Amino acid sequence: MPEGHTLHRLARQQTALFAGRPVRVSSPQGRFAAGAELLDGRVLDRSTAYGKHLFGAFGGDVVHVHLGLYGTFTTGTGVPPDPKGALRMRWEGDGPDGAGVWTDLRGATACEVLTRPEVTAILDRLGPDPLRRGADGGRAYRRIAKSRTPVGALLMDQSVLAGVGNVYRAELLFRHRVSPFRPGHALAEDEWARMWADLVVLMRAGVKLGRIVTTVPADRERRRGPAALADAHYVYRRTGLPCRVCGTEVRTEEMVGRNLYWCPVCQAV
DNA sequence: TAGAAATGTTTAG
DNA sequence: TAAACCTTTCTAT
Repeated sequence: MPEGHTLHRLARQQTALFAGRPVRVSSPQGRFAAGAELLDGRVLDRSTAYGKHLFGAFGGDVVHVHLGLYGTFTTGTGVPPDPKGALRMRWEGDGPDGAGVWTDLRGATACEVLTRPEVTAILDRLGPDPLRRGADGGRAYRRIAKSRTPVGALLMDQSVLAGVGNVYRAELLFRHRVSPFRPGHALAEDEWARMWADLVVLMRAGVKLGRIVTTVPADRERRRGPAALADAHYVYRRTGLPCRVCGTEVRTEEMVGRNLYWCPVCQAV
């Protein structure tokens, strides 16, 4: 479930549960064995997210995790379950109140120990992240405005904008009635300003809720409960279903190797 | 049991 | 532009 909101949520959770105390780090699967050995028993300073990257700082050594398409963390309290499947990295700690806490990582594209300069190198190639305080949406616009590439592709480019993935891309374009095929240079500056502001709101709600909901304000969605699950999106994964606004069938097509969803009428240009 | 799909990125050609 | 890779889960045979 990893777009930027997932990583920011994890960063907060890990900091709250593990930071300031020693963490037992292991790699039952073995693929992170060397890293686990280096970090085991050391104190976590804090976990931080930038875009879709998660960094756990243990002094000068930083665990860098990128979940890729299907990486997940599972977290719980008490005694951790017997390791099964490909359990890449496990953290066990004492928790803020002394009760046991643990978190398990599986399926990640990246799980490695980096030095501070290596972390900086990753951050240097990321565009602004709507979930970080002080992020400058204008920096993204400067890239968009001088490009002939379709906005649908630009929004997925992490060096333009960090943290947006396939769901936020589809939903943001629909909410602003922008065709994914429109060239970047044809996006007006005030149009982008509204899209950026909207992203900040949507992604913050995503962090709070733990999932992406773009059809209903987050507070209302929470009251509606699980019933709202079915209509959390306008177009994402709704191929062939009627557009929630105009009734036209939602279309899908591949763009830069990913499935793109849009309403050909609401997002005509 | 096999196959496909999934909220992603990197590398090879 | 295509393929590789990381793993789980759900569907079809």
